[in-house]
Amino acid sequence: MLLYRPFENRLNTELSKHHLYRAQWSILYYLYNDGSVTLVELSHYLGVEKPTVTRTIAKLEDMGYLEPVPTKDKREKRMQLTDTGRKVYQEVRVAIDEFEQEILNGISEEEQLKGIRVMSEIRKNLMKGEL
Amino acid sequence: MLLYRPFENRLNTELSKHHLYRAQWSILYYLYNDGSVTLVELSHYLGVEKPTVTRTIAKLEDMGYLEPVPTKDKREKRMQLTDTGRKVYQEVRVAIDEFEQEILNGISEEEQLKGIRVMSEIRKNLMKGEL
DNA sequence: GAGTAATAGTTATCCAAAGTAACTAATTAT
DNA sequence: ATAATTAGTTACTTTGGATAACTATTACTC
Repeated sequence: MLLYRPFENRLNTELSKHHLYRAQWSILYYLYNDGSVTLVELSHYLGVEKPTVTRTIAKLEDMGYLEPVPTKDKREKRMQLTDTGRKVYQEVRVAIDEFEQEILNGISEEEQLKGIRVMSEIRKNLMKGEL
Repeated sequence: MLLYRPFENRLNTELSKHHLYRAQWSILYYLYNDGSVTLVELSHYLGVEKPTVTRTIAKLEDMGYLEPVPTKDKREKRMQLTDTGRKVYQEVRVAIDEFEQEILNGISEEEQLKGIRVMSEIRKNLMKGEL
């Protein structure tokens, strides 16, 4: 909570240099690491309603960063990164990595790992209450 | 990032039971622990611009949770919790405490402390880049 | 002490990013 | 074959952020 706003602010300024918004970035991130997703999968992953995903996806598609993958089930819209999308992701990734290094400054490797473990434990607990 | 949304969603549902929004809660929280603040102080603490604070404060004042404290400097608007505001804070606090206990389930006291330390270290690093 | 700087807050306006409700089209289950 | 479910969209609302331009007050400077 107390951590959130300053983090968000910094992330936003990093992203805005590349003309990206946070919601867009989170989708590029997921797609880069997981190949392709349907909107419903994204909405679960992001913890956000479907119309929210529809809108962000549409914008990313317009920008030429995403393209649909044909599927059997004609209801679903499965999306993947275009070459441009992948390139943009990689560029932004560099900036984000630097930024993350900066905010972890002075925290030992061991503590970082512990921190990550705690976070993912919290995440698990949060997920339990959802389904 | 990945932690944020599910946390936010849970927090929002807890708060909405008490007809509060996140931005409002963060101000009640700060005021309960720090007595009284000016809008500028709040805007620094929250990492948010002044007009944003003006709006939220105005709403909380309307709701009868906040009241102005007279000051020498006639420019500033220093605010504190009303009795109602304090009562509401305490009620909501109980719900938030339970929620926090729940998401920390299975994480040892020692790890929790380590986690908090890491967070506050990150926060310090984030603050450095601001001023 | 007059005049300029800076500071605190407000108003107006914009926009991102979430939500809900109601819908269509496609698929599954009965 | 029909009903129920699922994926996604459309239309609309709201929160909560940002900027720009402003007023009122206080602090600084010569």
